[in-house]
Amino acid sequence: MRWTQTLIPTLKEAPADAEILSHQLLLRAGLVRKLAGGLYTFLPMGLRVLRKIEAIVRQEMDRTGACEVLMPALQPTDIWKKSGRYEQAAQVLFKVRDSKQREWLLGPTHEEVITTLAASEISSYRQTPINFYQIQTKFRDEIRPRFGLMRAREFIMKDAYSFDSSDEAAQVSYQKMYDAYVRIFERCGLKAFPVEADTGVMGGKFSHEFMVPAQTGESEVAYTEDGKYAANLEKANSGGPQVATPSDAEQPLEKFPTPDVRTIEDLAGAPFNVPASRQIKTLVFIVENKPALVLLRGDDHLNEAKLAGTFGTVIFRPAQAEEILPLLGANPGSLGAVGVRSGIPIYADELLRNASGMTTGANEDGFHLRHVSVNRDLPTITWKDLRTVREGELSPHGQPLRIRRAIEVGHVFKLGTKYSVAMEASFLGDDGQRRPLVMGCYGLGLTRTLQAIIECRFDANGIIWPKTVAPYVVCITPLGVEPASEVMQLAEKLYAELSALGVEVILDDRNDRPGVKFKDSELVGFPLRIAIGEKSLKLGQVEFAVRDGGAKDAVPIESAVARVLEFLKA
RNA sequence: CGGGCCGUAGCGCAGACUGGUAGCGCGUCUGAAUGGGGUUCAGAAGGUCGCGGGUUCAAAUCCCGCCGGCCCGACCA
Repeated sequence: MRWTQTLIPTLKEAPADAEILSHQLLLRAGLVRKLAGGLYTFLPMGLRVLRKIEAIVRQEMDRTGACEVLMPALQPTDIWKKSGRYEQAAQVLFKVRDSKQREWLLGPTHEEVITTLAASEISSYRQTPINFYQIQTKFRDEIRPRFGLMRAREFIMKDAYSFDSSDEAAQVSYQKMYDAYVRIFERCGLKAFPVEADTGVMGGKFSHEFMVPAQTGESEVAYTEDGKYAANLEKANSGGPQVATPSDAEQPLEKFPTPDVRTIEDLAGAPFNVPASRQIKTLVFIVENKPALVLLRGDDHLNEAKLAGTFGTVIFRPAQAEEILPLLGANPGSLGAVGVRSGIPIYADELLRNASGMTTGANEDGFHLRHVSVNRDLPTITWKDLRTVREGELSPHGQPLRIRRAIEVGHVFKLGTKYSVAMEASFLGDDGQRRPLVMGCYGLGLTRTLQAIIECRFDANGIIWPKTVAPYVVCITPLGVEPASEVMQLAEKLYAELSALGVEVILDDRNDRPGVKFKDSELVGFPLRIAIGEKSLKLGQVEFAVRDGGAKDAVPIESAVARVLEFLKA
């Protein structure tokens, strides 16, 4: 490719709305342009990188024996109603109407479609195991698209769906995908690591996310230095907090005035001085239109993912003050579970089990209760792990937990039979019995992976692409472009020879200053630049500049091609 | 969904408080010089000041509404 024949609109300055570095570099290097919030056009360089990543993903998927299909992005709503996700996932669904006012949706994922296919086409255990994958555009009505391709309304994803005849067989399919993901991210130059994850709206038995460590990541991961434990913060549990919950001296329950106390902190401060760890935090939720109380220790943070698991639905929200007053008789700030009328389910975090000597709201504005004993004073409680772990706590295997931010680039789920039961996808086993297919699903964000690579590989001058995904591997930079000049003729000759050898090479034939061309080639991030100028030419040499590490080397003209091939192999 | 900030040339911004000829840098175009790190000089093009309404002799500027963008929040009772 000749630079003047393609479009590489580099920018000196980053657009103001690009927050994180990878987003700025995407725009500055001329890889993409924004059409609207969360919607991007891929320009030639960006598209080439995307295609490279796609090719790696395809190769690794094919290697596992998965077969490629392509499903419609536009989907009928009835299959989503059948699976229950028309309501469950309503927040992220893009719905459209046709001219007859019939409703459709733009698929955020394809479990419903593939399971419908399996229901009609897979009827015998002899057809399993089978794994379908596709590379497709997905649509999600994100409440807040941001960070460029990281959280977009429209994005490209590889999704795969395995169908097996038993749990054990499904486990094998799951492991194959897990292994393929490790290889894919490694080939993309990413240090991705798997962590235990919450299954969320997808449902299913368990899952792993593949995370790339990055300050700007939207996920938080709890892990131990010994590498034996890693989990999404939404999923992570620990051996308990550093401060134990009191369960000693039982004293009579006592109401005391607490005017102007509205928060845990207020009560922890003078004159009350009740440590947060001795308070019970009382939260009120509306779960599918019915109230529920959630109790946590005062110093703990609720984990919403765990709460969703407890409720068995994602359709819940914190109650409003106007809803709480008639329910409990007090406003937020003085709430508690002591004496709450039966009929309101109460969920409490495990840490409060057997707690006594606690303080909580009295359900009367301006009053709290002290010496609360959970066993003595509270009604029936459902105990669950509901708290978010904190840095420094011990992991389940006894090592200190650390927390870091990361970008989620892939997610593999063992789904079980959730969808096959709902969509009636069953098969006949070798014993003649009809059973639901056992499923797994495996997502990998291609566009997000692209940006994650940038987020992990850049320097002050721009992007540093690994050879495996670079838009072009070699950039030939003649420092003069007069067609008749020796410089340009050598550039053309090298360009032709390398192209003929199948090397992906771009010729910077712009009539620009050397500085401009050098800066641009580094900003876009080509792994190898070959500069040809009159000075080096006189010495019979060209200059090799390796983007990653910045090594420069004078190479004799006659061995240039061989050295490029060497570079490609290294 | 709630709160805050913002919308002026392709990009980054000033002008607004105190209404009166719409500016700067980068980029683009023309010409010249230069030619191994975003070079220099001369000239030029490019703006319904997000949209609609209002106040006013006069609105980028003040007021109202809408649209769009960004940030924070949407457990912290």
